[in-house]
Amino acid sequence: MIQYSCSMETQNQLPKTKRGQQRKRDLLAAAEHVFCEKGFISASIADITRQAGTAQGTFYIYFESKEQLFREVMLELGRQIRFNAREATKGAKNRIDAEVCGLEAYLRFVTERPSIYRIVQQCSVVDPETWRDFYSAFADAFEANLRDAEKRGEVSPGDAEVRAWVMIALATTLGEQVSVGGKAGEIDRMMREVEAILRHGISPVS
Amino acid sequence: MIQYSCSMETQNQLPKTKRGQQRKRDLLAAAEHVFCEKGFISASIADITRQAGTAQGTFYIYFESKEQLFREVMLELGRQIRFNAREATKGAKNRIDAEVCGLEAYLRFVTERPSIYRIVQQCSVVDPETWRDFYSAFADAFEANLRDAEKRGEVSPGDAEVRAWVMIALATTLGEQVSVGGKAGEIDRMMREVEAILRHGISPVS
DNA sequence: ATGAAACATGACTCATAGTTCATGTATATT
DNA sequence: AATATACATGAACTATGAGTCATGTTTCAT
Repeated sequence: MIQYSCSMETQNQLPKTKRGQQRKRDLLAAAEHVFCEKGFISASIADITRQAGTAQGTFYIYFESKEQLFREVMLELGRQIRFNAREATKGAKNRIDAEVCGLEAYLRFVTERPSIYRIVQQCSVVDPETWRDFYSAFADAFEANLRDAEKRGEVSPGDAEVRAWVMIALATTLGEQVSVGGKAGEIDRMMREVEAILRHGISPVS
Repeated sequence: MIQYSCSMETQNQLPKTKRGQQRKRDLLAAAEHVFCEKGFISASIADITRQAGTAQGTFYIYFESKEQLFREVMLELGRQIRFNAREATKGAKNRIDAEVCGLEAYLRFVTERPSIYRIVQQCSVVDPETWRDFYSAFADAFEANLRDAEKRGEVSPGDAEVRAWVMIALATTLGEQVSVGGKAGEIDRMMREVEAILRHGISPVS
């Protein structure tokens, strides 16, 4: 189960007592579980509070609505995915290595915790605005990295923005295959082929 | 607006009078519109019948539930996307050309009719089973095409299944950008870069 | 033309689930 | 210890919308 941080990144005020903070974390963790199991649509507040072991009314002490709850869960997942990627690409020697490592790390991450993928997948439908923010956070990072790498000669000259979309495309679709498509055992195979495509596509020595 | 065919591909019995067939087509077209505008979750049967110009009860003459309606809309969209792709790739000289043409045609198609993308996007959340069917229909076709092309030497040896996922990844993510991400004007740019990546990645002469 | 089957209607029923609230308990500060 | 604030409760309220049905109207084969 995720360790929720009751973050202060958002304007959502942190509960003022230890107990309150724990309750909010409980509710976020329960929400992740229930959203994953039943999907946002058929997940009810009652399901979530039952899973969290609280009364229904308690929910509204911490969240304004089911949508806001979803938003906070997404923020937390984004944070975790970024952290995971940062760790995984720390030792990479160049951009292509970093992209390959990062993608593989993401695939392993969503394999271990399929709920991450399931919830992210629901976001574009449940809350398009949050989805745009989530998406552009990643797209911007990919693009900046690729642009820098281009300057350093680590990738061939090209359209960094489109390349960023391609990287997101791979993460999204392959993430789906490994997390909910039953292809968790084939990450190595995927990465072999993806690396081949990437290398011969964007490496400076073609 | 889509021309719905009230198809017989499914077991859903065709209405027996001309009027009935027209009504069902009206409801399917209205559903496409409303699902796109409001999303499956907040689209009500009342919204759909209002848009179609019928009474609420009429809905249940033709569909068992909102979910079944969605399924039929998806079947129709799948048919149309396949038809569009088939037409677009008719004149292609080899597989890489065909993939490039097919992808570009898809992007232009969803640009003209963003509701297609929006509804497909909702499918994995609304009806995972239909999504699997929809997805594998495309994945299988891509894979078979790539395998044949490999035999004919039109693409380098490689993992056709993973390559198929990559093609779907591109269609999905770029489709999102052009249909709901406001990047409709940049299809040429996208295709230039994607073609470059594909060519140097899977063309036999690297 | 006529009767039977198909279709159309929209007010109504009913279940679900989001949200509120009055009352009670824990926490923390003095 | 006392007081204020924060938190917890769950029954009750309410809105929404899915699905039904009794009563009509249209279609179409004979």
